[in-house]
Amino acid sequence: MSENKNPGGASGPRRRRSAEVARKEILDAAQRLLAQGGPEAIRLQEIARDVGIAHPTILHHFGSRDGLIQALDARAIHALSDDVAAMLQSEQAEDSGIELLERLAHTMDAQGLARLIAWWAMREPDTRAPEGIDPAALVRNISRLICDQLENETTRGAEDAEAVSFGVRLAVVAMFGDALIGDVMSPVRGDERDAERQRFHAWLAELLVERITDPAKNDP
Amino acid sequence: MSENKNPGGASGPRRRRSAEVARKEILDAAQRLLAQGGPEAIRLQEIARDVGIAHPTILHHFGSRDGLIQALDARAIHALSDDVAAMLQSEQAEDSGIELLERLAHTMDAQGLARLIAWWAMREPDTRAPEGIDPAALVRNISRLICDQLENETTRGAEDAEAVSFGVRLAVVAMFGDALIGDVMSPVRGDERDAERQRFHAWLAELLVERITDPAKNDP
DNA sequence: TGTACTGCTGACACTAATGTAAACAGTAAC
DNA sequence: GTTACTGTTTACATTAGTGTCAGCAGTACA
Repeated sequence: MSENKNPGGASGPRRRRSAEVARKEILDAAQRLLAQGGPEAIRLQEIARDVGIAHPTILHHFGSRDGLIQALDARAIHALSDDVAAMLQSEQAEDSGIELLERLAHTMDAQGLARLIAWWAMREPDTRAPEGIDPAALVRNISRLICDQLENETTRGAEDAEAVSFGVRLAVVAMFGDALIGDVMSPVRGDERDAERQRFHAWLAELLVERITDPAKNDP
Repeated sequence: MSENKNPGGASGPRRRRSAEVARKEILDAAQRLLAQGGPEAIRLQEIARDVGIAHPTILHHFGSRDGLIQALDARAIHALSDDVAAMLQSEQAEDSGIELLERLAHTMDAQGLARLIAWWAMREPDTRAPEGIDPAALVRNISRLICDQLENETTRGAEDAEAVSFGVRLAVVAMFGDALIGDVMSPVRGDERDAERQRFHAWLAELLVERITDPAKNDP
């Protein structure tokens, strides 16, 4: 990234991408900048410099800064949804709770997806869904998918449905929060931190599997 | 709030506050705006309009926009720290886990503290601690305080220290995430949502108390 | 009542970021 | 090659947001 030698617009030999590739490169750069420097780092000029193009090119592809942000949101939501869908398909045994949680954590961590979602949640009140997508409904559907999946696996009664829903909600909310402020919450510094985080995830996965697969615990 | 009749600066009878009160009113407005409209809503002009003053007054009290933000961070960290400290002092029985979690959730929710912390976490890489405070160390100390407290209460061995630490981390991280994206994750709409959230917190509290106060479960 | 202190304001300078328009330049089709 | 299409750029307009400065105006204290 950023091995271009023409800062502030590319004035050398002009590289021409397909619209699809251009959009992807721009979105990647924007997401990277958001992950690195926070919301205020998403500026057309900086994104353009990172990609190696002039900033009006971004406006050409996305119409406006707001259009870029909506596209960013839409892509993040689709990525999350696809990831969870793939997760559900490759799911069979009950002890795969650790893998499920680990993959969820990775999705949140990778590419700064958690930060993108957090930023989206912050702007929530006055932001509308991008092009016919209702993110809230989508996330709810994902939750419901997982709930159904778990219900089929363990053939439990309807009175435990909320407990299962709570388990899913805890997993998502905790991995989301951990991706954002996990580093600060960890008492460990340096190299050992990754290992500790993984132990934390394993601990939580065990906790969840134990609680969800043992219905007796849900109504003491 | 905002019942002033002089938009764009106060051109009527000039109200004079003490420096302390002025700072508080400005910080309150800034935090409220952050909670409502996200990071990009924190603009000097808008904050000034909300308080009913002219925007240079903010610069007079905080030096710069960055100074205002640092003061905002510092206040949030102190609020969180004070809250947890008070929580620890009023702590005696082990079944108070629900109250503890509920208060933690309230602290995160109220005044949009979770959003402020999330915003801070996003800017983390290039932001320094405000006036001699290391937020990371402070949060770590809070965690350690809670761990010590719990250890004294239940007189457990050192091998369970990490499990306790994980429990605390899960509580904080989950309540933080829940404050940010809990509404989206909840399948319930409308009035029933608050009740469902409270049930979720109770469910999690029970889960944590059970796991932490029963050392046998930590090493299966 | 006058004097000092300081919170506060209006007007302005400056910078930076978004957005616009017209023209340039790859690329493929004919 | 010539043409059409469209990704891309340079130059400019516009706006908005931060910061500066000199002076105004509460308030307390003598």
